[in-house]
Amino acid sequence: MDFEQADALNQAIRLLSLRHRARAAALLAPLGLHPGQEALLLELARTGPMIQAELSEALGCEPPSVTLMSRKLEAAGHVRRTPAPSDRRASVVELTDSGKALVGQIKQLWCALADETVTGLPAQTVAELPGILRTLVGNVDGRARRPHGSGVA
Amino acid sequence: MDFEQADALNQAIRLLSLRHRARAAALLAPLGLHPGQEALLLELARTGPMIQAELSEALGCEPPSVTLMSRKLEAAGHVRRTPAPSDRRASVVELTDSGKALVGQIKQLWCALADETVTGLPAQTVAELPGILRTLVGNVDGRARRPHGSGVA
DNA sequence: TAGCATTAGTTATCCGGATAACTATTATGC
DNA sequence: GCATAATAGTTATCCGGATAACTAATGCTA
Repeated sequence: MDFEQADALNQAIRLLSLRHRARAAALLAPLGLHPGQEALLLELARTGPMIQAELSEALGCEPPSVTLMSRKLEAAGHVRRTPAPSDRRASVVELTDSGKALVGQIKQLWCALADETVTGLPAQTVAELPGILRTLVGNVDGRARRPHGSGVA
Repeated sequence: MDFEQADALNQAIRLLSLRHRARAAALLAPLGLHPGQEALLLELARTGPMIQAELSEALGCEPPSVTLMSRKLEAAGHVRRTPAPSDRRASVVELTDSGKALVGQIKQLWCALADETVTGLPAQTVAELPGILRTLVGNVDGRARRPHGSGVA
């Protein structure tokens, strides 16, 4: 791929990151949430109580990030953290009633955000988009972890 | 759009942001750069010397971010900042020789990053992708700025 | 010319997320 | 049983990027 194309792609991804996050922040602010926190709440709503290591895996971010996220959500009253009975190292995170109530609102504006994000795209493209994006994620994620370093790094 | 689809999309965008940035960071680290800085250097290489307000516009980030980015790149010797002759408020940013040399390397690994990012996608999808992503950016960016607030915010 | 709005830039402070270094617990192998 | 490895979590510190509040210079308008 020549540089023009590569730059168009990389720059578009960078801008999408900034803008989509900024838009999510604007939508979540009225709920008292910062972007990132909604992902934790949604994951708990989807899967039920989880320990932080599982959350870290599910959210795709590192354990220290999960520690901070869950602690802030606990301080806000949306989440409860209790020691795991079977493993004294682990702590189970689960939604409180307040958190469950919030999830409903998050789901609404999550739909609104997705709708406005894909405005103007043909339905087929919209349908394919999540799969395409996940392919991209898998591509850059895989290379970052597998040690078959392609020479450049 | 129902929640499942919306979440698939939003989550994919969030993960792509994290992973693509992390991969970029890994590739840029050997050059002593942090992600974000390459965008400034590439923009200067493309357009020539610019004042920070122009850089802010071109990079799509806020003036305080540009101040920090350009100052760190100046400290690293890749960029020179001089007062604008015609406007004593403005400061012109331009590449040093060191910066110009770096741009060549950045372009190379920028191509490598784009190549690995789209691995496995059909050529047509790859060709359409930048345009699709720019549409997404325009959608979320526009709503954030235009005051015709669609009720949710 | 005087006054005010606009613009360029900086500083201080906030946020999420990352890594590195550490503690505490659990699992494994001898 | 005991030493060692692996795992769960926390703390401290770094980064980019954002907003708010501010200074300084410019432009506009009366």
